[in-house]
Amino acid sequence: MNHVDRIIGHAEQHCKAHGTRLTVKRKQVLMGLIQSDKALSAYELLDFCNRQYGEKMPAMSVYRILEFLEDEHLVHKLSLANKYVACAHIVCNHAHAVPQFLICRQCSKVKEIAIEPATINELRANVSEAGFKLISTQLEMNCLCEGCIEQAA
Amino acid sequence: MNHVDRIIGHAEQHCKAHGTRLTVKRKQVLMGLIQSDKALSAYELLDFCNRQYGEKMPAMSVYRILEFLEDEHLVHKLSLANKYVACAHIVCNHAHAVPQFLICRQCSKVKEIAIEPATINELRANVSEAGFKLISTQLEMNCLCEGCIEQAA
DNA sequence: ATCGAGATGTTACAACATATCATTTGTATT
DNA sequence: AATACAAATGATATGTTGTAACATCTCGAT
Repeated sequence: MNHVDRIIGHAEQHCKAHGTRLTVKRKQVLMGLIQSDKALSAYELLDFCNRQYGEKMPAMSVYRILEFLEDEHLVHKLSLANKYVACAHIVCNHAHAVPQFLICRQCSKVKEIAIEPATINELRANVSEAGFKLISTQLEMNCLCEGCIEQAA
Repeated sequence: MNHVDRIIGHAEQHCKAHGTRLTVKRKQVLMGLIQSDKALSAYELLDFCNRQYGEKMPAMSVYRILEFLEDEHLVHKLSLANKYVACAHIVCNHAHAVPQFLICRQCSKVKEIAIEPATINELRANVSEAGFKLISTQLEMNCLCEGCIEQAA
């Protein structure tokens, strides 16, 4: 049983536990994201799936399925890049802190990390001083990944 | 001379100093953003300008002009909200640190702040540990503004 | 006055996203 | 197994956001 299958297995369990179903199409879309191992736009993902599985899924379905997967916390939408990425923690069974996303602007690889709570609190304090209130600590940051840093050097 | 006019005056100086021109149309678009006092989508801004100045500017022009204004650092694009906002520092003549943006998800008001350098450095360190490199500390954060916090309470 | 660069207009279209209604599928009940 | 209902998907249309390409206009320098 390979890595992808293990993740899909977990996703299936997760859905079952939530009274939802990871249907064939949903599985295909999620697998597309996992296999790509980077963030994809909805239409990139659509093309990938259609090539990979020899189907002709309509765009509508991909959007619907992405919405479902987001609701199940199996996929994250990255507004900064306008792309979607598989959650990095599907195989973990424990709860995670609110994640932050490092997005490689070169190749769309994404790393999901947990910023130090102390740092988050400093941020929150800075925001608070400005009279605003942070409603999400799910930060997205424009970065370069290891591979693309080397390439640039 | 009112507030808006003062800002526009500064913007004009700024452009002159950079060998560019703040034309009538560009002025209209910038004034639209300043008057709105919040982030607007390109098409919202287009509508605003067309109503305000009785014109029929094509969408293309707004995008072109926004690009120009961004290049001149008179306008910021907020990817998180897919909207544009006037720079808060047009009237200042001194240089500013890379700004961070607090975006009210309720009303699109935006506050441009400077996060503590120490906090930024912690963030950068966190990113670095993950093997990535921050290429912009221009963070965008989903918030509620003062007005909308009260309203919600 | 004329010329050229830069700005704007026009048209077409690509990319991203949602609304709505029809059809199919999967599951629970009989 | 037949039925019937809910959930999922298909199909179509349309709305929103953004760009490409080429034509025209305008301002400023000569």
